[in-house]
Amino acid sequence: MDIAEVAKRSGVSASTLRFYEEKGLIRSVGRRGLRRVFDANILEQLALIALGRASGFSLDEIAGMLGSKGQPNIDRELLISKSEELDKTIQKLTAMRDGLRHAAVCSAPSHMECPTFRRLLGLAASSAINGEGVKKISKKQRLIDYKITQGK
Amino acid sequence: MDIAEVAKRSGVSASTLRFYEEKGLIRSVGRRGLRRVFDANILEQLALIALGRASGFSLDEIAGMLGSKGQPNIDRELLISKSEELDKTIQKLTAMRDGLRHAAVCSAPSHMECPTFRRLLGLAASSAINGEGVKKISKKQRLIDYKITQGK
DNA sequence: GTACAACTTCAAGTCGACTTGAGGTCAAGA
DNA sequence: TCTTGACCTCAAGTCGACTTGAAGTTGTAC
Repeated sequence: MDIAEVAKRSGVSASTLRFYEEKGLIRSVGRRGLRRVFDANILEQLALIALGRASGFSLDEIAGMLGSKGQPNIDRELLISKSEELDKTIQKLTAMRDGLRHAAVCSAPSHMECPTFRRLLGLAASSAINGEGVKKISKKQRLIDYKITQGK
Repeated sequence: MDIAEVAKRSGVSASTLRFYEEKGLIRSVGRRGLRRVFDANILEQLALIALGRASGFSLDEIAGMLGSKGQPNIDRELLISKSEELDKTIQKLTAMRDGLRHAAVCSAPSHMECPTFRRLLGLAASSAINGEGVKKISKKQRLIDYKITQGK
């Protein structure tokens, strides 16, 4: 397969494929002239990378998990710890979702007078203290989220 | 309060406070000489901003929600739609978490032979097709998540 | 054989939310 | 009065994951 074919079948752009190769995440099996040639299993590898990304791994982390031949080489402890991280994220987002949901239907004249909203505020404030900012989930991510939760 | 006091009490750094002011997210009530002076309610406003960030809003979006006087001016429909977005994110992350968890204990000789893992892979792949990448949740975010879920 | 679309490399640009650095000002304590 | 440390402004840098652009090469259809 040439790069365009892989791009079409995987949904990953050609420039991204070159970028991934440069980073060592994937490999082309050879060249035809200048042009890269990829093996069919590249699609599976790319799916694995997508999975990692969607689960919150960085490309560097993913690179560390991929064995030399593109077979996953993931230790189970790492999987457990990552799933625990995800779980904490989920719990936090759930609290936020419920807070927003409540605020939306709350009868208090202004959000500031709603105890639930203020509690949520306190939660957010206490996380800000201890010196760390927060990174948002992008619109792009939200779009993906939508597609994933729709299943296929 | 001067900027150092606000920084200490809110956990937001001085440079970030200046940055927020420049962006129109907050206001100082005046100056003493060159130095900014903040009103006490700045802390509440900052908590609100932290809440927004933690819920996945961008600074620009938050700026749009803050009325002129720093009172939230949030329409309920927007809250609903944001809580729905969060909900979709939660559902996706939940699927990922369960997949990782399963992979960790799965008895298949390699993850690639585990049907559950492959199903997850298909999910991730199908989201990648349709042309979009994924933005990770940073380590910073995960740290925050941890703090928030610990409650205070 | 020639055109040209599709590939190639490499450097630089983008985005959001900040942080850092250089160089300058000034309020408060000794 | 002098010092000094906390503040100020403005420009530039950082991070991760890509994308874009310029300039060059080439497989393939005609």
